[in-house]
Amino acid sequence: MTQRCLIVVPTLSTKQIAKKQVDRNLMKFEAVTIKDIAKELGLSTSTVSRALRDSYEISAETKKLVLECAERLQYRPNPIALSLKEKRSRSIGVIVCEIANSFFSQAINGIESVAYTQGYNVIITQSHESFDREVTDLDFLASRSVDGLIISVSSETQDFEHIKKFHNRGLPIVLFDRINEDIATHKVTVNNFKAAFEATMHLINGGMRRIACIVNPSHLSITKERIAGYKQALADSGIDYSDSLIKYCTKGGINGAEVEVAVNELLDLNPRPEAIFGLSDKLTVGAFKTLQSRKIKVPDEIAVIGFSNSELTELLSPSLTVIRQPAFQMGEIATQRLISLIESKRPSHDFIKEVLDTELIVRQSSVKPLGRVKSSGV
Amino acid sequence: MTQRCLIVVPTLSTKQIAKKQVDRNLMKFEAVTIKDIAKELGLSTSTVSRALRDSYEISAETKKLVLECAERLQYRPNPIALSLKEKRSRSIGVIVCEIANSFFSQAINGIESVAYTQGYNVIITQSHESFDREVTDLDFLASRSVDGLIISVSSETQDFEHIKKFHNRGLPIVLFDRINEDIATHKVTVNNFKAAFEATMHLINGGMRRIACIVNPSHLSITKERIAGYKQALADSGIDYSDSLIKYCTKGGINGAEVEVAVNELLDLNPRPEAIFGLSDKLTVGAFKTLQSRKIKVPDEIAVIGFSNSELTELLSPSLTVIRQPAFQMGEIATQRLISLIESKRPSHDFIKEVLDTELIVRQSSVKPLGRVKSSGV
DNA sequence: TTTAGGGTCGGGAACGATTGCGTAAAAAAA
DNA sequence: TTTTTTTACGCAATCGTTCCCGACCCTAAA
Repeated sequence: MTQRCLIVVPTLSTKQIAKKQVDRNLMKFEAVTIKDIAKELGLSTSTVSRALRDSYEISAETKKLVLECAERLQYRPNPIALSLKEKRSRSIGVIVCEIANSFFSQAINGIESVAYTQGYNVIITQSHESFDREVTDLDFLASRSVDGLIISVSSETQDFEHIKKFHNRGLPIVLFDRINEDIATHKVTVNNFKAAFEATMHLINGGMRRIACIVNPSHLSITKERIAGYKQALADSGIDYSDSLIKYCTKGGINGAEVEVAVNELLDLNPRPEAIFGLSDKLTVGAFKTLQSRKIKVPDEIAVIGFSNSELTELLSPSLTVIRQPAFQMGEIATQRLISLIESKRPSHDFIKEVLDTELIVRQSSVKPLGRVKSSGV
Repeated sequence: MTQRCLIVVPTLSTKQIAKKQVDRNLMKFEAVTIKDIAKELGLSTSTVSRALRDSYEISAETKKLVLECAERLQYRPNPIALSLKEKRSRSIGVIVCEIANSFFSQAINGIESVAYTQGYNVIITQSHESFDREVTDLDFLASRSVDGLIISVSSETQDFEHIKKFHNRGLPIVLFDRINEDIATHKVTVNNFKAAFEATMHLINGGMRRIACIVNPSHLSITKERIAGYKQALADSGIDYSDSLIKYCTKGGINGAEVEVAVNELLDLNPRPEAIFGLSDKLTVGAFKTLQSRKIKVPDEIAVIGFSNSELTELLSPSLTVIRQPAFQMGEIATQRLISLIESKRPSHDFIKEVLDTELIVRQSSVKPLGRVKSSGV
């Protein structure tokens, strides 16, 4: 339809027409360029370009002509040519461990919403909790010339050199959730210490003392902070800490088997723990699932509490007490920071570490029927 | 580190050095180009390019030299320049209504896994069940010159002209889940008729006759097919169909309020329906949630069954009987088809509509404790 | 009448990579 | 030794767009 206009234009040589025709037959998506407008109107590409950008050196009539023609031909500027010229792609890369995880899908929602309004593409990759895959993803995204990166590292990631490498080269990067203090850039996280502290206190106030944790690898920032909050709550309540109550899942519970093993080990303990605290979404749900399949009564035999952003936790039986993170908001903030980093003329040196508050939602799974409930949580 | 090599090269003019220096200070990510290698080695860019592509017209020594230099300078080809030249971006766009929906996040997982291995980027956008947003997304993606598109339309989409427009222009498109028969291209879907038929039969076999449905807008392909399956099951069982038992949710249950209203209307019916059939993920979960909050006993007072890909449905109380779609596989197939479309030399005219089977997972919510259970489902 | 200057526009280089074509030097054949 | 062939490389155009640098015409001041 729009292309047909081009064919009737006398200034198009037969050769050119033939070329467009062939492309048409091959059904390849051939976009209208600034050249087509120029030929249609007998102008130069520079004039057309300037007219479209509303430059002062183009007369009003010419502008009108060009604009009208662009509209008629359905001209769309080619972002790839722009990218090549401006050395930016207006796209940002995201690396998370998994999309099919409520926390991350909500965070991505936040990322996407901000990126969209600012005219940026979002390219999402998943590390699947694998360090190697994370490195590959990073190379991939950097080589696809994204303008910046939002990263939550995999559970296997101990070494951050692969990220530092690009960061040192000047690629804007924002870290969220699982962060690293050594990299000087914006970070977005929650108050993991406080969240874990409050959750643990909630259990302790409910009369429990043997509180087990199922956690991600110890080298992750979130693990350290959450464990610290847990320990602080124990210490404040005069409860001894025991290593035997902490079970690590190296793959972050991405496969259920790992969590199952951890839960079973905890159940074999003598005396059994009175509660299980899941230190991340997958771990909480995984632990709950294992307890259900083993017909362990929650919270009677063992209470459950944990981090989770799934919307279904309140419908579980018993309904699950969770720590909910402002995932969407985290994604929004991370993206705003990243874009400001990308668009700033000169490198900034004061970086913000945004620490958001979590929400403890107390439901059935953490309240023993006979327990003395002194507090309802927050 | 790598850039420093450039500075010591004598063939670089002072002006060029100054330029790189400034960029360095501005901390802008300046990539190594083929030119840098050429200057470093005193070769032409064409020779370097050919050496890197292992052309036969380049001597073995030169190749070795270039390869070594490229490695040392950490040269990465600029995909944007490639895209401009080859008129392809090696990226595919995805439009779904929502990422934070198990079905779609799993489908995206499938899409991403195939795209990744084939060297394609995935750019994800969400329509949030809005037709306008879908049109905007489409324009956005097309203007970002994606090589192809994978689309599941929004619940508001009745008119497919916006998609046809790009399809007719030759942009490869694959439809999945919510499809349209008028567009001649590959499609990936499930046997919705059979899925709904089986689910309905399962309820009927359990002794229920007044089976209500909560559904997406009637113009969607999946709605039509599922309703047809439902009606067929009723007809085969000699049960009269009643319009009053079908409740439409125009926004596909993206906000819970809509579903709540629908469920409440069903509960006000006299006599009350014996079962509620949720015809999509959000609707099933939303209906269940509403029933829970209203303290309606499931399945005793009312049974629940529905489409859902959430992994938590088995942990609900009662555990939820669901129809599970092979979402990951659907994403994989759609992407394979799309890439073959993109990479085919000439336009194909025989398109495949892939229809996959669903899985009915019978659990507690659909089985009345006193009902005569004749069949366990499939 | 000449010239300075503003208003409009075109030419051409650039962004990074590929590629057809031309060509020097080296090797092979005469 | 001369001619032909092969080897190995450079030049320049190309993709779509922007932008610097002229260049033209017309008007107004000198």
